Amino acid sequence: MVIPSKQITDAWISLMRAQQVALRQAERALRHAGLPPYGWYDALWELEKAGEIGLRIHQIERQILIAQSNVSRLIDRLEAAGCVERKPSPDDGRGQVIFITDQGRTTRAAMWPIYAAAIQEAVGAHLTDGNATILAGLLRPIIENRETGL
Amino acid sequence: MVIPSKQITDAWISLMRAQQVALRQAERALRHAGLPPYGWYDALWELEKAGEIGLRIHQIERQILIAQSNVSRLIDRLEAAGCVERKPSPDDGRGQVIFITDQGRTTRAAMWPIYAAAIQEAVGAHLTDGNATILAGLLRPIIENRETGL
DNA sequence: CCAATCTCCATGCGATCGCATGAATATATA
DNA sequence: TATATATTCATGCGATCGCATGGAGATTGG
Repeated sequence: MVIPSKQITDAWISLMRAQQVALRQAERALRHAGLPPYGWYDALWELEKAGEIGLRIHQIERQILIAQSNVSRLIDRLEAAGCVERKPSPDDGRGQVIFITDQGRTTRAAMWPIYAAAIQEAVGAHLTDGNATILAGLLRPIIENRETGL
Repeated sequence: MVIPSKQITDAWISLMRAQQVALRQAERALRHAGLPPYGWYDALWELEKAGEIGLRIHQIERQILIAQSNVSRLIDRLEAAGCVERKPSPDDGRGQVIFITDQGRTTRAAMWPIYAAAIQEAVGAHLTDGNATILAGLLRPIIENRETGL
């Protein structure tokens, strides 16, 4: 059995803690501004980038890396708020395509200043751009492990 | 208003994604082995390090960085499982001191092999020890921001 | 010593999570 | 073609989360 080194264990703990601290700061900032949570931004941004092509549920799942059932319900909430539209997929009778609406674009745009400030405060204030690039580079293989992992 | 640079935003996203991917892998491994979740390990380990001195609820909160109400309920669960004991604090009538029990030590020890393997697979497999140290170093100020933050 | 304030902790509440499952359609295989 | 398998997505369920609140004991300042 392979035991992780002290360095790896420290990195693990740092990763767990840092994300929680940073995410909570951002969620709190959004909430205090009367805006929807982080997850909405994440999904809306992917949908906005996808444009008129839209995205399938499972594509969103792979993009933002949350469980399928949670994508389904996140889209429920976004739809109820008028931020997205579900349309049946022309190619696949099981599926559907999700499109962002004007309301969705407006909501995302309204979130951005608060969200951006929170990112800056939680992460940006502590990293040079160079170090941010290094950090992202070190984390990339951990993220991509999902593909191969299971 | 300060807008985060592209590099900072990328680092933010990487941090969010990497932690989620890694944590979910670990949670899944523990669950599949019929073991308690990550949070239990975290708390039990702090309590084991604290030894016979025990820890106050708010100390646990600061160590493992979860909200106070969640510490309270985590301790409820650990107590129900016989893993910890609550004793009234001799110094502070409001408070209590939490101690790990033999059962708690046994549980933590049973979790470690699975947890360790998950850390190794999720993080260790992708980082040299040197890079792990760099990663932890880059994340540290983000974690410590909690203190000063709010 | 009393009142105002603060700290410590538990709990109600609504929201979200992951898992397991199931229904419907698509795809592969015999 | 007929059947087995796989994919797509929604939903029930129990567990956990963050927030807001409140009670009880400490602490501080007059």
